[in-house]
Amino acid sequence: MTDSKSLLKNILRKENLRYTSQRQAVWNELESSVDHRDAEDIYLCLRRKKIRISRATVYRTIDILVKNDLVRKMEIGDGRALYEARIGNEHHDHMICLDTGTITEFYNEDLEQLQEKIVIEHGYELVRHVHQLFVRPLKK
Amino acid sequence: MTDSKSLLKNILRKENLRYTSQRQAVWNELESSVDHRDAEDIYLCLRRKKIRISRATVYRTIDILVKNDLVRKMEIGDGRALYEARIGNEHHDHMICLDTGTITEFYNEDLEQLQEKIVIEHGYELVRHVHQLFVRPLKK
DNA sequence: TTTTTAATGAGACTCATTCTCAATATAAGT
DNA sequence: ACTTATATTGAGAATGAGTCTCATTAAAAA
Repeated sequence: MTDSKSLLKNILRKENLRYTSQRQAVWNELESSVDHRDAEDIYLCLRRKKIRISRATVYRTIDILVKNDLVRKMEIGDGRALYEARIGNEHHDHMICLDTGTITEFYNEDLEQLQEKIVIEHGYELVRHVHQLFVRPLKK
Repeated sequence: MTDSKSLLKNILRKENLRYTSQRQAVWNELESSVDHRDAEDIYLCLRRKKIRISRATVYRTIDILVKNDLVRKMEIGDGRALYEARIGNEHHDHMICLDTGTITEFYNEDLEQLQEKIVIEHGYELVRHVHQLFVRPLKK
């Protein structure tokens, strides 16, 4: 059994959920893609590949994947949510170019630590964060 | 003429837009509130005050205010957008308590500078950023 | 196998926001 | 002030992402 299959099976078992071809298909789609994809896009790609699945199932499956840290959800403010697999994919934040729409991932250890420090100073612990930098190319 | 009125009038003039009682009412509502409000809430408050206005105008006016930096828009991921006046209100980011929903504002100069540094290293300039820390109270 | 129960799909529904367009109000010109 | 040109408004229809319902189908336990 491939890693991709057993990973999903283990998670579904842990959650007392059944392993189905639709759930596997959604996970395959996300796992095999480097891009940030939205739910509609995943739905359409699967249908194009002749996989029998509904929008509802795509959304339901993504929820399971997000809750179990296989997938990261990001909202960039245009109404849609984008998703990316977390496999072989360290934590990072996003830089969104306002001119081209290009999404660049970045990670900065100082930044991570600073955030932890700030919340503790306020009497909290950090659960998760949203950090997006909207940018434009530097003019020469 | 009050500051609030002339400030709005100047912005509308600059944008070649007309000064209307509805636009003034939306700005009053946001400007006189310390909270983070959503559009529906602003609409309902104005109607309760017997001000004749529609949802469409509330949304249209907020857009103008946001574009002209009188108001800041934030989306906390539940579908709605929240707004706050920027007047007498330094730049800050938000910490959202997952237990209580409390929104705490914070500002950290190191954080701001670090962001600038990061985008420049990637060949960009920073236009704006979204930074939200989702937290829980520290257990004693 | 049979049985139990979870998962699925089609499409109705929700909810924030945007759009349409006829009626109205602003402000520039007289 | 009065007209005129045109921007703004309101009511409600439209949109679009995401959720829900419920009859049908499919896992997997027995």
